[in-house]
Amino acid sequence: MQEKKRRPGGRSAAVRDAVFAAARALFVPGEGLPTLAKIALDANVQKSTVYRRWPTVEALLHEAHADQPQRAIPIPDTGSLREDLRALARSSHRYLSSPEGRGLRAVLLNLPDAEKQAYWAQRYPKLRVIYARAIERGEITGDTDVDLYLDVFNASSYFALWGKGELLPLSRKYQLIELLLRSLAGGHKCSG
Amino acid sequence: MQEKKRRPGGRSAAVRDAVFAAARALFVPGEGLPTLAKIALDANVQKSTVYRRWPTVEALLHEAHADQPQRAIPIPDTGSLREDLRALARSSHRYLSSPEGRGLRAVLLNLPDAEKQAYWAQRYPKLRVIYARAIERGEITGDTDVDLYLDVFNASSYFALWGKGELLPLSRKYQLIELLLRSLAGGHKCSG
DNA sequence: CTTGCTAAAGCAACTTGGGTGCTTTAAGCT
DNA sequence: AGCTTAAAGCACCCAAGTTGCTTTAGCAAG
Repeated sequence: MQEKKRRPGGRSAAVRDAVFAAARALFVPGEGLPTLAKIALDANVQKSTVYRRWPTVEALLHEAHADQPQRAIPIPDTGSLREDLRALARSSHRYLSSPEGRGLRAVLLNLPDAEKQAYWAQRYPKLRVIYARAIERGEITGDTDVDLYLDVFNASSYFALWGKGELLPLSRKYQLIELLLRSLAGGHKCSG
Repeated sequence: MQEKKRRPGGRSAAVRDAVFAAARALFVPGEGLPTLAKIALDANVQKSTVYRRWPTVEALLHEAHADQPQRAIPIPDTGSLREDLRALARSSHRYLSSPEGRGLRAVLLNLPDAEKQAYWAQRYPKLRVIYARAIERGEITGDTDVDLYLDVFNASSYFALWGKGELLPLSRKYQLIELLLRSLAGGHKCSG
């Protein structure tokens, strides 16, 4: 039982790049995804070629985006959990407001479950660092359920967009941070 | 400038009911929305009729669902905020697991922004009662930002579904409730 | 570097599902 | 009962994804 031989180089690679470039160029976050036909046309490629290589336009856009050297949302390190979270809120807010950010989140929504989970699986470890540092500094206890706090933060941002159709105001995110900090403080300063 | 005369009775009403029934029957939360053509066929109605009355299949399903005497998620009243929230978590968890619940949330996601906001606008006042009672009982302070806490709760449930493609386990919801309660307690029991 | 195998691209249809112009039916009023 | 016209029916179109078959060229082996 031997592997099928792939042919990733030469023409295939050229097609890949052309399609990614066309997809990125055509994607306008404002409304709706570009059609397969339009992408194929702009890339000077047959639509069947695009169709057979990527299961859906969403998946294609996701890959096209991932292919770019992505300027990730930076993980802040200010020396204080509150300020780290506030900095993160600002940059993620800016990102979600930007065209490409609006793009990514629209694409993320329509991705198959497996790819969604993969996305967060690579994102969460980076975010955990913020709390890990706070634990090192002794700001919060070591047994803090970090992912729960990360969930709350992400969930609120994305739920506003997807569920309510509005961008969560930065001021609201700050309030959310205070809520989280109260909870973290409540864990060991108060009873239990 | 007089109003156009509507004709909601007779045939129109019959069509409406037939289409709603067909839409509900055809909708299987598992995967994808039923097509306009299929709904029209099952309702013994022309697709153009369906098309001209409802802007999208999502909107139709939403209306069809709303048309049903909906067994709303009950608002618990146990005498304690923690138990109220836990009861709410259980019923909402049961609802989101059920076929019709999975249906509603899939439809909700694809609704135009205005309708999303309308949905939550009618839902939030009901949920606020839980916190209002807690305030009356003196469990939490009157200046609590109730909607912030409601947001966190809803956001976490829906974000898990939409953003990560998984149903948030009930145990996780319980942990979330404890987080919220710590935060509420931290607000006035501790410093500030 | 030539040759052979075949993955991957090209091409040209088909299919499905939404959308639209025009016709026909019947709701609601007098 | 008769009239007006909203709303349903019908037939057709068009866009976009999908598929069968042909052609090109990547990549080893000789």
